[in-house]
Amino acid sequence: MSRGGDRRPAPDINGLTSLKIDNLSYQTTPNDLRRVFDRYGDIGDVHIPRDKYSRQSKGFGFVRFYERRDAEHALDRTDGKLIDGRELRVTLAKYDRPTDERGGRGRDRRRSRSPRRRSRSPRYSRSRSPRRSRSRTRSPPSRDRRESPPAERGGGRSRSRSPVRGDRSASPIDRRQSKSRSASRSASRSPSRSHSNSPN
DNA sequence: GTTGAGCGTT
Repeated sequence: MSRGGDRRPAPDINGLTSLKIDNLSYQTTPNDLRRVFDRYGDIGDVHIPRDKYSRQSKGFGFVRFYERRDAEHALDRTDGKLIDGRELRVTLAKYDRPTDERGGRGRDRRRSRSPRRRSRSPRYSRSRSPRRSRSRTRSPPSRDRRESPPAERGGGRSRSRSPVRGDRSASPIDRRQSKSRSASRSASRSPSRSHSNSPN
């Protein structure tokens, strides 16, 4: 068993298997992932994209395995692992790194994926015909709204709305104070505010 | 202080 050739052949990116780890906690670090994935096989590199300004993890990472069989094994083994209270979602990476890899023969980028077949898109379209081409005969959005009477509670059900008489005692006072305050304020507050109340 | 479907840098 000569193990002399343990020197792995250059990390063939084409041969490496990229696993996408989703459902990661914002506090999880690539180190943790590597630790968990390292026991299933040899990991080429672990990377977790995060904001350049906020430095906040996006919640998903990428783990590259040297062998696909290991990756699958890890995928099946790590998929569903509870970490940090979150279930890890391991899946095969679909695309490779956007940059790097000038090797032409890496992956058919021409048909990377079928734009038509998008099972990732939710069944419900975010925008469903904003225009309501249904009730065309009737479209009273806000017409004849000279005086929208939203506050018509007095003449609805309880017509006899007699307020307490004793409460009226504070009426005159309040009114007076209001006036006094108004005048005082008007003079010392904002002189420019000549917006007197408009008589009904 | 922190959302939760998803595809990424040296």
